[in-house]
Amino acid sequence: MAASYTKHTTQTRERILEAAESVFADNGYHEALVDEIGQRTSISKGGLYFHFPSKEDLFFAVMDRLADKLVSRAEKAALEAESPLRAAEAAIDQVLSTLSGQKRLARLLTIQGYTMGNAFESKRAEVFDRFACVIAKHLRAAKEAGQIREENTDLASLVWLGAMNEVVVHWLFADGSSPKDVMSDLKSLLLASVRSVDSKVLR
Amino acid sequence: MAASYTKHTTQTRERILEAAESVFADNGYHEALVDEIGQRTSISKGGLYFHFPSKEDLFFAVMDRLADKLVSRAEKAALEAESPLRAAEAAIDQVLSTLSGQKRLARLLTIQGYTMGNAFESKRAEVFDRFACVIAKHLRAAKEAGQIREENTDLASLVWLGAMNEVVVHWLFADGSSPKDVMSDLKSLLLASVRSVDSKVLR
DNA sequence: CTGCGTAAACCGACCAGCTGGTCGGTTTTG
DNA sequence: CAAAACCGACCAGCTGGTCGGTTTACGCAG
Repeated sequence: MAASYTKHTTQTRERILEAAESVFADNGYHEALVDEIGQRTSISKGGLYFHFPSKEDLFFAVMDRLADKLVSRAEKAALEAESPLRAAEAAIDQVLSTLSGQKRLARLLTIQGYTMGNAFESKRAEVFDRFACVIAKHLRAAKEAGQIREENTDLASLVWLGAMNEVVVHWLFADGSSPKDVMSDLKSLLLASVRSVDSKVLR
Repeated sequence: MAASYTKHTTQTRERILEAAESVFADNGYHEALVDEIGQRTSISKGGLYFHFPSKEDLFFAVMDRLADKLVSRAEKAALEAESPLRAAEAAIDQVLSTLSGQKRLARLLTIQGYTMGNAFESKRAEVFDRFACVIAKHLRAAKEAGQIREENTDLASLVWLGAMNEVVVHWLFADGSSPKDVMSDLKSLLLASVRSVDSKVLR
């Protein structure tokens, strides 16, 4: 039947994506070999190219899949929060704690993502924008709910995202404190950046 | 005389660095051709390799030179400020306005810098750390002067840096508002992130 | 000032290794 | 028995880097 057939194909695609993710994460785009993905999958190069038209497309697919996972995690966590501001907080919380448990994944999203040429630029923007939108959405709600002072919620979400990114990158390079360790400090910084001057209204 | 001789060599190096900067900025590391640097310099490949042992070294030299320029600019601006917090503010101000005037340069520092393989990782960390240190230094002073609340000045400097980076990157991709336009909003966000709750003490 | 020798500076054709991608053929699936 | 899925040897283009040779700059002696 068409279903199981399609399913099989999908499974193979998934297997390839999984392997590709780890290879890309380890080596970055350029230094990643298509052959190695083949090895780890036990699928020949020809087979790989049956499922994905090019190395580049494969990479994009990997990034999309990753972004999907993380964004949905973040949004799910946000749903359970009891206030808009808490929701925004929960979202970054979720992302940071996920990343801090998986260095390779973190590497892929922050650093390795860049290691393509100009072709990647728009992709990077796309992925990061998705996160920014999640944050922005909740900040906007928080603003409407009077929880925060900041008017420019788009900018604020960019700031939050950038801050997170930098903390993660720093952790990856100088493997000092994990994002988890600085999480509470980081959150208070970010909250302070937007909260009402009247600190009683906090949260 | 030995001086003019050395000077000549230095000038050539400088010419190469200049051209290399623009080529790298346009294309990123991988897509940049050594031959093109040769073309723009009217120096043959052999000549290039007389001055720099490898493409990678050349790239590093370019980044160092760039970082030197920007950091010294930032520190100079900071010197003229009338308080530690103002100094930190002046530093990021300087960097942002410099970058917003030179897209290619901004590209090189933020995005293209990554486009090497793993080899670049430590370099990226180095360059960004230099900026972080400048900011951290002044924030620390601001803390001691009682201008800010935040204890973790290292983290705060990371946050500031990350925020700046993200704003610049976002501007590069979706060429909407220039960093200059959002500068004042950005600064108020960053200041708010560290300032004393007692807002009277501001600045 | 001139000529000379040395070494730095520069040239550019050539090489070598790598690695996406292809393609004719084979196996598996439904 | 198609058609999808897969195989893997092979190709081709690219591009850092090399190297023997040439030119230029400079110090110095005559």
